[in-house]
Amino acid sequence: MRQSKLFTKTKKEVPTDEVSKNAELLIRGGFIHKEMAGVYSYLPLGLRVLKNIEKIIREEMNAIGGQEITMTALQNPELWKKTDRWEDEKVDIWFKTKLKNDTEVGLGFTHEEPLTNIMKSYINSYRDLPCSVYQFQTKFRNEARAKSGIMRTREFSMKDLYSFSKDEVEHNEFYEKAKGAYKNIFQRLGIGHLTYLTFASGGSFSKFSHEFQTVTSTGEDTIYVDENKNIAVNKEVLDDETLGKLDLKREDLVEKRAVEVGNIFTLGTRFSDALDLNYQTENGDKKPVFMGSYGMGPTRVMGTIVEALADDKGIIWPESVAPFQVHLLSLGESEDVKKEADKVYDTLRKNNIEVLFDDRSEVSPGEKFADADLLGMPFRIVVSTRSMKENGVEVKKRNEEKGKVISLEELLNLIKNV
RNA sequence: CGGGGCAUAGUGUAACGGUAACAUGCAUGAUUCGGGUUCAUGCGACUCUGGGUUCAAAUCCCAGUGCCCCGACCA
Repeated sequence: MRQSKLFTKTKKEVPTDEVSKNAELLIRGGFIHKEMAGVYSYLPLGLRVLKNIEKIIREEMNAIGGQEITMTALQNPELWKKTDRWEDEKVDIWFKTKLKNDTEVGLGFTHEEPLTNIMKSYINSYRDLPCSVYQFQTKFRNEARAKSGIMRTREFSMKDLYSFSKDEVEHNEFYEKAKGAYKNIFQRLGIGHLTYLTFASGGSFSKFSHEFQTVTSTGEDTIYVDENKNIAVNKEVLDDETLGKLDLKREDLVEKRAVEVGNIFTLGTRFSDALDLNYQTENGDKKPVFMGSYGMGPTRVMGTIVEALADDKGIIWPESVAPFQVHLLSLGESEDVKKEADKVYDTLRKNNIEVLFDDRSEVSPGEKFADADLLGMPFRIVVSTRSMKENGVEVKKRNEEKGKVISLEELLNLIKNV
């Protein structure tokens, strides 16, 4: 992609109506556009990041047998009345609207009800179990207070997977697999070292759930981390009984601020009972399906990565999610340099390396460097009279201070081997 | 949902109750080319909305709306 053609532009000034680091950097870099409080559009660079995050999540969900579908945002109240989650007194974050004929519909904030209902058409026998189904979908939550840029919004993308098992034993097997998949995901997203499996409240479903909490100073949650055991406990369930059960000692715990980037729940038969999702056992008995739910928001993950990894110059994208692997800068107006930069651009693309090419003329080197730091691609490559004198291109990683000049072949090897 | 703050060119900020300014951005022309280079000229605002006070309101008062922050909530 030639930066001269990219319709978004970077901004020097920080938006006054955003304080959070993720919103500031993502807006200044032109990754997102704010429509209103808690509602953001994703522009070309931002969408690329989001797609990369989704891809990783999708691969890991598929790896544990998840089957992808897409459900509707519009929700039929009848289903939600059966589980007692329609009334505003029970769920205060509904967005509700009406059809022309005055029938009420809701905008989904989660999808246990519709999916459980769908599965009634397909799960009849123990032979149909276990199975798991997921989607990426826009969720709507009428939050009393949206905050922290894209971390807590009213409209956001979420991957939600639901598991269906014969009983708790079978469920627990899948639950452990899902836990492993989540760990893989955060590892691949470049925030694994900051993300802790965290014991948290199970809400109305069960005693505990597991959250994945990424440590950042701006996090909403307070967690207590046992750094040796690599697990944490959410403040909301921190008491002696819990610690005893988890075999943790208070003096081993360190308090940290963190962002909840994933949450996995044992639902049990709460939804299958209410909506009549049953199956027949080998000997013909009828039993409710045992369920679990597994959420993760790509948009929130994106914000978390920015919050956790950025420095004072801008964003630092991990290679796995960066909109482009390489930011190629052409410095100066010399025709030789321009020609050489074009050649490097073509070579990189021929080798299937995604590259943002800052081919803008009449933009000073300083401005290009500043933009490269702000936009945060993993590799910055400079073509200039200086680099040409040394018969190569200058390469610098975003998190390194100094670059070095290497040949084009060396560069290709370097990038391909990451 | 409780509390606090803010609202002025695209963006960031100024302006005693008296013709709305500066920076940035954008346009044009020079200049420069390894860390947001320098200069000239120009474009760009019913000062959030509605009321009120006043000869006169961006400025004072009231109401509304929007945005940010703290807290509560967070299936």
